Amino acid sequence: MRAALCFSHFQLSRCQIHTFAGSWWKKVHNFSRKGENSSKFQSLGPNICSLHGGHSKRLNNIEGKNIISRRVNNIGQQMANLTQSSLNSSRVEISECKSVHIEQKIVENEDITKPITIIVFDTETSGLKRKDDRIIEIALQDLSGGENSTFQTLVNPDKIVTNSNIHGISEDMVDLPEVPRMEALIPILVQYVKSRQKPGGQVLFISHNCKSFDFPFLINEFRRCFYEIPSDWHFLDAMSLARAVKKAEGSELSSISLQSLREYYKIPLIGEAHRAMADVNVLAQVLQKMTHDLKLTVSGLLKSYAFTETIDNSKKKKNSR
DNA sequence: GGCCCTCTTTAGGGCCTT
Repeated sequence: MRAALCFSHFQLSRCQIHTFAGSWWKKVHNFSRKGENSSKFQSLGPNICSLHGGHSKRLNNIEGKNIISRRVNNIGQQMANLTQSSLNSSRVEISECKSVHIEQKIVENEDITKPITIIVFDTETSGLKRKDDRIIEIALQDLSGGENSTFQTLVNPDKIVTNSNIHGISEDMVDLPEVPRMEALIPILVQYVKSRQKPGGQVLFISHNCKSFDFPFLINEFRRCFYEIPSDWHFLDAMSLARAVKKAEGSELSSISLQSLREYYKIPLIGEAHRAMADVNVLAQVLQKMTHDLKLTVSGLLKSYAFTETIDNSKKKKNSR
């Protein structure tokens, strides 16, 4: 009902917001918390990739607290309070947007005592080339659960979809008036995420192969549409955890693909594979298993699986070889 | 494209994402 109200407000019935019952993050990481609302996060810095300025640097030994997400009971009211002006305010004109180089910056001087909202996400695209291809579907799941904890929508890429055989998303499905284009979707997406954030808090996005795939695609879409990624959005690649699980002694994990992880942990597939929300559901459960196997607290997760350098720097390093 | 591994490091191949 509230979701309907939200979309009525935004005239976006084409997007879907659902309730995700329960929070596995709470259950799995209870051992890292002293109290229901006062999880200790020892370090956020070294492991989180952000987009705001400054050089790539590590932050060490900084303590912070995370208040695990509580159900946002008043989301309907929050969304209803969003005004067009607030939507417009999230739009940042970029006078010079000639470069599409991806610059990942490690969080610097970030106040990590701020509460964190952890969102698993996945994108389906029209192909693998980040410069030429576009996002055609995106799905998000806030691991804190509660009402409106998931968001998913198809996206009209305004270009040919050549890989329908992979995800089953055809041009007929996205080339429809009710399917938003990215430039229309971005402010909605930003506001949805904002509705999941705790006051003054930050957001950690996790996806499989985030660093090399979902993140660059997302950045390119934002830049193409003359938006900036909010400075309090941070990213983490779940594939790093998969490598650690595979490398662990006695592990029988055959590969670090999401499918192998799903089979390894005997997680049933709900929906079609290679559809964004289905993959998000799988990754959310895989994350639970991997962090358990690796005995990772949230702070440990963040400490050990950081982005430590920019993609641009990596490119320079590679080219210099 | 980024990451990891190795038959490596003055490099190259395979995996993963769609």
